[in-house]
Amino acid sequence: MKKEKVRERIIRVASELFYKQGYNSTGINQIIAEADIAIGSLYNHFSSKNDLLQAYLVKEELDWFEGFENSVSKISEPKEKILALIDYRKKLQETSKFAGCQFIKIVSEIGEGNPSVSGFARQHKEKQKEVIRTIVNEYAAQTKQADPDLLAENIFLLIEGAVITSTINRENNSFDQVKKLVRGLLP
Amino acid sequence: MKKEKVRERIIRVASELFYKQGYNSTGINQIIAEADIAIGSLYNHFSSKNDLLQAYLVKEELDWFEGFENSVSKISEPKEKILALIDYRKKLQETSKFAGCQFIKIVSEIGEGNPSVSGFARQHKEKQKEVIRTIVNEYAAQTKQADPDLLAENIFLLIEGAVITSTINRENNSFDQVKKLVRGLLP
DNA sequence: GTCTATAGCTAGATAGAC
DNA sequence: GTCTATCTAGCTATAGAC
Repeated sequence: MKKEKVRERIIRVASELFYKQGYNSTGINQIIAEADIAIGSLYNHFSSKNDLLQAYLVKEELDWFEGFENSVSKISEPKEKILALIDYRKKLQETSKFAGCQFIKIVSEIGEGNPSVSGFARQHKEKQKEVIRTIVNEYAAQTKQADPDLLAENIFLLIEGAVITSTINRENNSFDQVKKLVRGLLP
Repeated sequence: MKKEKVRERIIRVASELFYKQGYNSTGINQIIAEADIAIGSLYNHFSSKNDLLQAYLVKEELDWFEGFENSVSKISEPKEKILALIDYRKKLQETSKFAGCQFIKIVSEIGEGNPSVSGFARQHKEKQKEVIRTIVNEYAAQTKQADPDLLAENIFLLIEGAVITSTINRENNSFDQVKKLVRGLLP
């Protein structure tokens, strides 16, 4: 295992804090304290707090898709892939103690006050939806599904609803109920 | 029309700012400037910024249910009530320029850092779900629905997903797709 | 490239005159 | 009960020694 470089440590620490506490509630001073570096070092690697925020979003997107690929790589059946995606989001909620989706959170906090952030989040969610659409199209090719795009959109919405609901309620029932419905939608 | 009292004006101004900009991004100084009062007056009516936050949440909950009642009061068919609820959330998104759900936003921003806030949001969402459950049970009584609670849960999740997605994408397509699916689920 | 010291500003909150 | 003046603490960011 290579030694973690300073820049990577900063991103890791900042990401954890932005995610758990929120971006505005996380100060530069807290980041440098927990990363155990001086403030001059931080500003040597990042030009501003907003610059760190961009690095956070890039990292979270990479992690998301990496984790997703690991979750479905051994599965060939489209229907099982969808169920594995739901289980993946469920697992992310558990391991983060129901901290929610990073991209929903940052849009909720900053919104259109920072267009590059909201634009990034928009693109990220579009990629997630595209993943679902691809799988549903595989499924539709096998089973003559009536309207695969509508189906993909609604599976996406159900999962998003489950994530936000599980965040608010701090429990994961919603994912199981989504799985029940999705099993019905994908007979 | 009675003259708006100072306390009401503070709550109105603060609510708009908390909703549009976020709670942490809204300063006391901005609130008193836009409400056109002195800071001493604000702290005469509210003991802290957190106290204002509580008043904001109470107000938004009242407004939500008042608006909902207005939207469905003239409708008797359960299925149409569900569709009217979806249209209500859609209209809220349009009139707020896709600012999203106040309760999802505040939980995303503050989370468990303020348990009384997250608890309030949790209860609010439970009330929304109860509304759906009541309507779906009416529907089930007429049509021998297999599992009305599962159906209600999934309609709730679809709507939450549509709200968050319409907020991120700044357009309302999701609600129309939810309506299509719900029409299928309520034959 | 990492450090310390600090500038410059804004936050939430309080005191006391009127 | 509304006002002005002010406190303390925190913020992001920069300067300059090493």
